[in-house]
Amino acid sequence: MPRYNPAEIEPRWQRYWEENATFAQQVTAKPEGEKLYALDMFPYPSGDGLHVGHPEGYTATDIVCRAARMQGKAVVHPMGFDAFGLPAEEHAIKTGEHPRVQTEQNIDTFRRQLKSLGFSYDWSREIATTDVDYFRWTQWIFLQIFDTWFDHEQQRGRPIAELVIPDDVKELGEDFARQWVDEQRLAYQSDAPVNWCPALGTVLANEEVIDGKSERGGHPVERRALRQWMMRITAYGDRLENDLEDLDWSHGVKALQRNWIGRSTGAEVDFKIEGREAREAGAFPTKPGPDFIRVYTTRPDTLYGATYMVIAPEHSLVEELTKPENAEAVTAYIQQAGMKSDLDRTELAKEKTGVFTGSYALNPVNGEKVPIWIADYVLATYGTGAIMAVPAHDERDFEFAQQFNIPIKAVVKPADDVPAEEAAKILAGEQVYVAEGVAINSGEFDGLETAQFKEKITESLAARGLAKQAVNYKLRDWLFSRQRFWGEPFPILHELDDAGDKTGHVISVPEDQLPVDLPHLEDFKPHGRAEPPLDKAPDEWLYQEIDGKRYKRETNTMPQWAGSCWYYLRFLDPKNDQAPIDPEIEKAWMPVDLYIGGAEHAVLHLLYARFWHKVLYDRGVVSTPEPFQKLVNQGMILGENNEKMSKSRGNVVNPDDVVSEYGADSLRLYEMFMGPLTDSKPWNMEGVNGVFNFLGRAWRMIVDERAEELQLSEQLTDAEPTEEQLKTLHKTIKAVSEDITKLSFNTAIARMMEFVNFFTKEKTRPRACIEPFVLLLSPYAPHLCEELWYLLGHKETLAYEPWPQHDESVLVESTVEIPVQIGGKVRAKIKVAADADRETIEAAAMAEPKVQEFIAGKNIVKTVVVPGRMVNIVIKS
RNA sequence: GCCGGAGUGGCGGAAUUGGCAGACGCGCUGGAUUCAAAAUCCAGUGAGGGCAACCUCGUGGGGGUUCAAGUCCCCCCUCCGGUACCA
Repeated sequence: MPRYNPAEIEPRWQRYWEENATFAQQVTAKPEGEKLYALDMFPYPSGDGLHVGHPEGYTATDIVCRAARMQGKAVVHPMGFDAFGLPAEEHAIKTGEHPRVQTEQNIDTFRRQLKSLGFSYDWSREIATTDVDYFRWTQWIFLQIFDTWFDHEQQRGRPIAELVIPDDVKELGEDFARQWVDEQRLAYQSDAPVNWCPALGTVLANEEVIDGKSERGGHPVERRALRQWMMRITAYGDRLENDLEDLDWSHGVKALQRNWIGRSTGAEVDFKIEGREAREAGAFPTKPGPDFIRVYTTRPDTLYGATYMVIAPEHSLVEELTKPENAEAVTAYIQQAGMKSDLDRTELAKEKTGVFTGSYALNPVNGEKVPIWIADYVLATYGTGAIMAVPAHDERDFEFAQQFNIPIKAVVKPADDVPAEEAAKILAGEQVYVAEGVAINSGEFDGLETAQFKEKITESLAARGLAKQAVNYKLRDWLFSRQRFWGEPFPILHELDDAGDKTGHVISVPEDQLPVDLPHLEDFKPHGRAEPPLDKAPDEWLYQEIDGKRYKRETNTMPQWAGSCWYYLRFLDPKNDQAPIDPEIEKAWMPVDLYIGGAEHAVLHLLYARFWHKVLYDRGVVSTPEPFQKLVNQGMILGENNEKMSKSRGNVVNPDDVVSEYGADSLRLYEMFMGPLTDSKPWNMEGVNGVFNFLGRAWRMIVDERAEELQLSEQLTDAEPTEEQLKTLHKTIKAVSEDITKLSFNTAIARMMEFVNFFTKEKTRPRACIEPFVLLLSPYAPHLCEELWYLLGHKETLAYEPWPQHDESVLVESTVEIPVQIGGKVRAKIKVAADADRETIEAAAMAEPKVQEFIAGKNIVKTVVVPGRMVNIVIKS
């Protein structure tokens, strides 16, 4: 009984594809035919194995790729592994086994699972970010970034060699100049706080800290400043934002990125501290100097309403501005603020807190004295770390002013559509008004619109050297180092003095000495010092002597993001040992034409990868300004109960189980049939059974299931198709082909089900209809279709058979049935020639007895006829 | 709070971008086949009313535009995702 048996068919075809290297793609500088680079976000190979969420996006790209090959395109469709990560390191700490061991086991599992689903990956391109041959080039790219500074005038990154050191810097000596240069690099060092856990003797990642305690063991965690590597992604803020425009990405993801970059325009304004030296008119200085506090504001038009100032607790002027009589309160406040985590400072802070310094500043527009406060609602890391507070027109300032009884002065007249009662409250300083409007109480500027006022006031202050236009970003520089073992080592050496201490000079490891591999460690247990684990490395690894100078290797490692920032390039040329990618190949194959993955990477991964890409673009390594032309985020697959799948909920579906029960084709087909790719949707095992039945029906449409031996159904003939059969075929070809370009796989499958429903009922099934159908279905259910194709007498894989073309002329209907509405309700249907004109259709409608019945005794107001569509008779009773 | 996405039968979802709401699948009901079951095949299946032909209502709620609204406009509600004192 030759039933549809995926367990037998699928492994056989998987072997065939592997043995014949069916999907290996020659990637050369001159692709044959149009190129298609379709990329999946490569997975982190966790110990849990593949999740049913993975194959959703993977099947989508696979369908696109399989169809594209049949359409004659040159297709690159690779897969690899983002394999550095915390779990493997934790396992290593526990067991003493090298994290590489477990990582490779996990990769083996993932690879096996992926292969069992029949994806048409070119496995000869497989890479893992943990491969030494791979991270050699991750290190190389780091060195490019390290060797780049950002020229703000030209808005691009340039080699350090082209950086001109200003004379005033040069005068300060070689050491200082060198330090200055280092400060300009896109990869630079800085002190940044980390989560140090003394009990565990290690630094923890943010996600390992819960409520100020370590996730493991619940030990206290302190924030401690540590020397770190940073990447100057903020320099590329404008380009990262502007270049989104031309990308074929969803509106939502673009908005997410814009929001994350958070560009705002406004002004920097200097407020003189009371009793200090005034400034002579001139250019706005780069630094405010000791006599001024610099603030950033997006609303310089509200300057007349600034009734106090706030500096962040970490602001450099805190000590200086604090009067002796306020010192005690200030010290207490700062200590308290320092103990709060970032979270406490935001989420919990319903009530505003702050403390007066005792000092005043002078409002530059009117010379009024404004008190200077310290409050933690002002962030040290944004803008200048200080603000002018305008309580009448800013919600936070309003809350604070109410709390501390600070005057609230309205300087923007509420718009006309604000109710009079509210407007009165606003003018009286009893309610906050943040919208734009017309200036009041602003001296000579009264009556100006917000936008105009902003410009005027900035100009006016700029003329006195007290302000300039300024741009700010929410985006922060990227904290690029991790205190971990299982990551890429930095190709950086620190110069040591005679005493063995770091001099502060760093040099890059010469290119020909890459890669810097990870050292051998006896075990992976924390060493208890607040230094990275690599500090445990043997001296041979740790120390180097070059030209008589001793150096110590950088012992931080790179974050997991690093490897995924450029893997899409390496896939095109994975074995190249001269360069990360051959420039000719890069030119021919980039950008990625279709990139599919989870929405969880909509911000960070995509922003980081775009940033690296832009640096590589500036440095001439790549030829396109953007890496991913089209991006699609698949929706989440939920459990049967409509909740997120998770171990704790016990609703996780394992793809292996689905494959063994129904086969890979059914899993693929089901995931595509569930609903639109981008939607979240719940899993339903009955649904898998449904598509499995469909595949069985397709099988029986072609194969005689009742015969003893495997043979084609007797209903399958070489007869000429009937007109109706041809129509069904071409309708299906058209719909399925169009749906693939729209990534609307669920509807394509529905059309193919209709095809099978139709032909199952046909007594004869012409080969001329059935064979194209097998090709149409093959991207979705490749194993079944290869088998059917073979049974139909073809000896070669169908992977490169020409894609069926539909014939529009077959689809033209001679007559159409259209509805006749009376008063907007369908009352009858008429058959008319497809190309009938209005008059003919109207006459036909009027002649219909049903219509007559309905319009009897009524006035016809008008008749709307849409040829080929419908008739609507509007009546009045 | 803000930003993004979504609300259509018992369920997952279709609907040519303003033109017959509910394609396709699941589930359910009935029938054929069978000693029986599984599998398979056929038919029905938005709700309410009617013996029927048919009628009325119906796309989260309320208003509006239109000959015609799931689709466009205004207001509101709910759910999901992201984000959170960014001056």
